[in-house]
Amino acid sequence: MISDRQAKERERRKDQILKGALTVFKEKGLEKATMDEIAKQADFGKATLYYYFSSKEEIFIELLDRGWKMIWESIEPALEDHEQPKESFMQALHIIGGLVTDNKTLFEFLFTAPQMMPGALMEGKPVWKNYQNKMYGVFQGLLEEGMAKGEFPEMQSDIMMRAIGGLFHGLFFLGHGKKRMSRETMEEFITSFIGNYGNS
Amino acid sequence: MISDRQAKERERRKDQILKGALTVFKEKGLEKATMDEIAKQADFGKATLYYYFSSKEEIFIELLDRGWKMIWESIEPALEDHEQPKESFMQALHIIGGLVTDNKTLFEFLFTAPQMMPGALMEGKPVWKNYQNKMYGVFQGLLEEGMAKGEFPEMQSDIMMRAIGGLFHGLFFLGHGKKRMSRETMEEFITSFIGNYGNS
DNA sequence: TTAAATTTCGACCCGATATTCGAAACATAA
DNA sequence: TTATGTTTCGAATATCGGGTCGAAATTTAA
Repeated sequence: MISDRQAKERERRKDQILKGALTVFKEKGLEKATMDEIAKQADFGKATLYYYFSSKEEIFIELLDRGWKMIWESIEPALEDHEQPKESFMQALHIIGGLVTDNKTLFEFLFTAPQMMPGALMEGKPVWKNYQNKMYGVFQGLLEEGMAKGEFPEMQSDIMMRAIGGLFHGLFFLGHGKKRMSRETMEEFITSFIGNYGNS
Repeated sequence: MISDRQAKERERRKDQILKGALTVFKEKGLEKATMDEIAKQADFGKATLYYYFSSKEEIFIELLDRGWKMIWESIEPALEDHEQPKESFMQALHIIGGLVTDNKTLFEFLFTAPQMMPGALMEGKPVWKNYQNKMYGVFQGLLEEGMAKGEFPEMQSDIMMRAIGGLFHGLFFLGHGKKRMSRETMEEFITSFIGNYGNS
């Protein structure tokens, strides 16, 4: 029998473990991260981690699931209005940019985690992948609708998606990270890029 | 006593091992790649790998060192002429784009390897990092000289570097890799981006 | 207070895999 | 041919680290 109070406490401990795991994963990657180190970081014994999670991979996956769910839920409202695709597009990017600057460690993890993942972890259509696909799908859809409405210049939407994804990633994560990227600067870059492509 | 003929033969075998290692590293990542598998791929016994290299990490590092050295030496000639920064810049990008399309596996490895590297491997200022830094430095220098000469619009060169790096990476490596990125398309994107930024 | 349920933990187990060893195969040169 | 150096390899070793266990600590509820 688990009381309401206990359930909340459990959640808090899971969070604590997840937070410790994030630190270690980000620093060492999935393979080099040891359960002992995660346990130390989270201030629990190793066996306790196994009381809350069934494996190292599960911790990793849960981190991704929660992260992408959070991203999706943050931008979803901005995506509902299909009347002004360009506006929705920019607004969503703006929101993500905000999340990223507030939460650099988490997002660096979310965006680079796929590279540390062996194929096995992708079995069973993981939750986070659904959110990611939904997000990319909507962005590309907005790009296409925007073109149809003349809000964007004509372009190959899939290639443009790659370009924008890379651009976004570069702005926020490349370089020595000394300087912070302001929302304004980001918006300026993307707008300029999208707005002017094809006009030259 | 090592004859000239023998030295060359040795090099050839190292290449053979490196080539096998690249295949495995690219598929499995640094940690999941096993020496047994690399040995099988390179068609040598496992112990032989240790005759030519002292550890798995050394193989990994050597791959990076040679790769970045190759990139640097390919673009260096194009970078010598400081009279036309924009021209040099575009030419260098063009060269790298060519290398990438001809050698996708290697470059995907070179550009994503940092993500699979535990911090320990970065000790001792590795050779490849020097080449990488030199390259980024020169690119940024060209951007700045180009601005001074009025060949580029005014911009923050470091941020622009990040943007172009990300854009480049996105164009070539993001997405499901179904479609190939042609040199023409890449050049069109970058030119358009650089050419139009700031004009809006 | 006390018994049951929940939570915590260090020590252990065990498979995977990097690295070493020593002997065999091969090449070279006298 | 034979002695010396070079290259190859499979078997043996050593280490590391994920996951388990059972006992102890703590909390809950009567």
